[in-house]
Amino acid sequence: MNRLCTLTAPKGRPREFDLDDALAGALRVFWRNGYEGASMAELTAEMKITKPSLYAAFGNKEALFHKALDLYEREKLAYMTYALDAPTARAVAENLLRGALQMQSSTCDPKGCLSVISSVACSPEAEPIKAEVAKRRASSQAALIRRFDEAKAAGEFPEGLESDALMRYLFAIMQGLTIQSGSGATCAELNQLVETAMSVWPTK
Amino acid sequence: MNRLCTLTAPKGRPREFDLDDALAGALRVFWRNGYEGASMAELTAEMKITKPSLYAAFGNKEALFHKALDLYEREKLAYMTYALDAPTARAVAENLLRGALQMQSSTCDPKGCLSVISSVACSPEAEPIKAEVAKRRASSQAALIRRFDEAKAAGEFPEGLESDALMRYLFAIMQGLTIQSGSGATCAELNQLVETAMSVWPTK
DNA sequence: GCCTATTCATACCGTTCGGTATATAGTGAG
DNA sequence: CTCACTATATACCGAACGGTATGAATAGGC
Repeated sequence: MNRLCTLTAPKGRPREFDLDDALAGALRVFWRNGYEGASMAELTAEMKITKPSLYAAFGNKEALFHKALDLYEREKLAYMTYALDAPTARAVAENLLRGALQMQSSTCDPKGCLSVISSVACSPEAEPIKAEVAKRRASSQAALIRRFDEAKAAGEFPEGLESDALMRYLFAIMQGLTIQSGSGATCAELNQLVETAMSVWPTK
Repeated sequence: MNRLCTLTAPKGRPREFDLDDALAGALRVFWRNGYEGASMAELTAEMKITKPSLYAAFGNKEALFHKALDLYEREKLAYMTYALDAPTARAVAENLLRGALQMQSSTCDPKGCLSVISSVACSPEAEPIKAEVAKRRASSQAALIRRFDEAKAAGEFPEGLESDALMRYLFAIMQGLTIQSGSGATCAELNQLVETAMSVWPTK
């Protein structure tokens, strides 16, 4: 039933575009305009394919967004995973802040955070998008809490400071960073924000 | 030329709805859905007027948004002005954070920040909206920088900390707070965020 | 060559978008 | 009452929305 060798050419006319290239184009559009702000016309233009090709290859707009979000997390949010490997909570925070800063400093990618852009403003019919983004964010937050729990157990935290509180605080700064980046802040200003956040980072 | 007494009834058929009530309804819709996510159908439904009445009274969708934004800043962001009267930079920051927290704790208003919601995600044709929000935010930020300059001159700041850096940092936390509020954080969690931010607030 | 399967390009679907023409209803001025 | 003026309600506008039917084009299997 299942095809064992997927390298053999499938039966019909071969697809004339590259799936990954097209998905990268879709990601750019969603990133620039958010889920609802991205129109099929702009998507197909940037993906350099026609609408029927898009629907055949990706399903529909929502399914395309999910795949673009997968790509985004895999390629652009990878630093979030690596950041957790740092030896101290402070180093984890610095990795996260500098990772976010570096991403917002890219000259070829859109500004702001795809997740925030696509979930912060949505009309009623885009609630599923908001829910999906919230679900993924929750798993990132849970991972950071677990890492901070380790740090707390290692005696890194001042008294009274809880892991979830610190996670929430750090996420807020990162979210603010992406907001400010999206509304025209310069790299120098964002760097200033990171430096300030690190300069006040709690020590025991 | 100009009518000196505006209290006399104007000539034609009197308007059957209250301008302020209608505008308050529009604000609710823009606040829930953002500028682009708010449709004329939802606006007229919430404002309890018909489309021609809306256009006669407010101009068009963009002009209506501007008036709603005025109302929002006047009624919901008033705490930002009062906050600057506090005696120290730390008290200013606490006023701002607690003001934002209190606003997000309202059970009758939508969650999140209208300005962020309406400017963070917009398709190309909504760029003027983004620019207008950016302009207003810049004036708020300038006011906070001036206030922090006073505090710095009064010797409240640790060495090397600049007013604009601290402003940017504080705004980031407030923006993160509204993002988290809009994506389902509880009042307790937001309060935890404020407490954490205040607990790390820089002292000399 | 022929059949089947898949992609491609065009043209189109019904719905919703922001915005308006038109005709009627309600007011003050004369 | 009539006129001038404004607000109302209905019905409509062209454009853009997300999504698809259709037929030609291109491949493998026989």
